[in-house]
Amino acid sequence: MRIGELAKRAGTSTRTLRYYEARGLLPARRADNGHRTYDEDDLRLLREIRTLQDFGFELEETRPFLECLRAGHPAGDSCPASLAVYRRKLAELDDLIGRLADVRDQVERQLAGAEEAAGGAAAPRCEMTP
Amino acid sequence: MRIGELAKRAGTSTRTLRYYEARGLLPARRADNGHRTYDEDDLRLLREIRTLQDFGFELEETRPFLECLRAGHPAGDSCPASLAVYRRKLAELDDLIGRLADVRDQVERQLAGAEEAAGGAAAPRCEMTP
DNA sequence: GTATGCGTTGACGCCGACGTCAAGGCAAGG
DNA sequence: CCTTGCCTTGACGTCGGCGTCAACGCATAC
Repeated sequence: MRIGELAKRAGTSTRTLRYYEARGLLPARRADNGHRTYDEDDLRLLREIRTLQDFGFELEETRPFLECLRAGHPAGDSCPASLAVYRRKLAELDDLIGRLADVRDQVERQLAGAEEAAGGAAAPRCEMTP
Repeated sequence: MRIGELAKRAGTSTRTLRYYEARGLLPARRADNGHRTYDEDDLRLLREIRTLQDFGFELEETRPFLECLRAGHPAGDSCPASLAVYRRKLAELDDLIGRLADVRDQVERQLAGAEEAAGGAAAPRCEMTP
C-alpha cells in the first residue's frame, strides 16, 4: 500500500503521513523506486493516532500507544506508559474543565449584571407586557 | 504617561502595548519627540483588555468593550455589542466544556478498562495483600 | 565626553499540526 | 510522443499573542 491509499483509508492526507514519519511516529518502508510502503499494521497504528488526536492528545502523547502496539500488545493502552498518559490527560482535563467552568460562571454573572443594568435603565417596568 | 510606565502599572509589556496599538485596540497620542503618550483612561481600557483576556477572550472580542468605554459608558459591558460577545462566549464555553467532559469520560473509561485488563492479567488475585 | 536609560521602528522566532505550492521523477495508457 | 496520475523532497504559510533581537535617537547624570 502506498501513501495515497493509506491516507484515503484512514481519512487523512499524505502530508499528514509524511509529517508523522518526519516526527518518527509512523516510519515507512520504501519500495525500490523510493515510494513509501505501508501495510495493515501501519493502518492500525495510524488509526490509533487519529483516535487519540480526536481526544485532544498531542502527537507526542500518542507515542507510548504506538510503541505498545509495536511491541505486540493487543491494544495501544495495554502498557503502563500509556496508562500514565491517560492519567495525566485525565488530570489535565479535570483541571481545564474546572477552570473553564469558573470562567463560564464569571461570564454568566457579568452578563446577568450587565443585562440587569441595561434593562433597569432602558425598560424599568415589570415584564408584564400583553 | 509613557509606554513603559503604563506597561508597568498594568502588569504587561511594552511590546504588548505596541501590539495592541498596531491592532487598533489601544491607539496612543504622540509627544513631540514621537514617544507614545497615555492617560488614566488608557490604563482603564488596558485593564479591560487584560481582564477579558484572562477570561479567554480573543483580542478582537474585546473591541466592543473598548468602544463602549470610549463612548462614555460606565462599564465596558454596558453596550449591546458587549452583551452579544458575552452570550456568544457563554455558548462557546458551554459547548467546549461539554465536549471536554465527553472526552474526559471516554478517557476515564478507557483507563478503567485498560487498568482492569492489566491488573487482571498481571495480578489476577484479589487485592488482599498483607 | 559618555554611560545609562528611556523611547522608536522593523523584522524574525515561537508553538502545533499540518496546508499548499514548487519542481521534478517514473509508469501506464492513448 | 504526450498526458495523466501517482510519487518524491524542500520550503514557506497559517493562526494568536506576543518575545526577542537589531540598530538607532534623544536626554539626563556624572
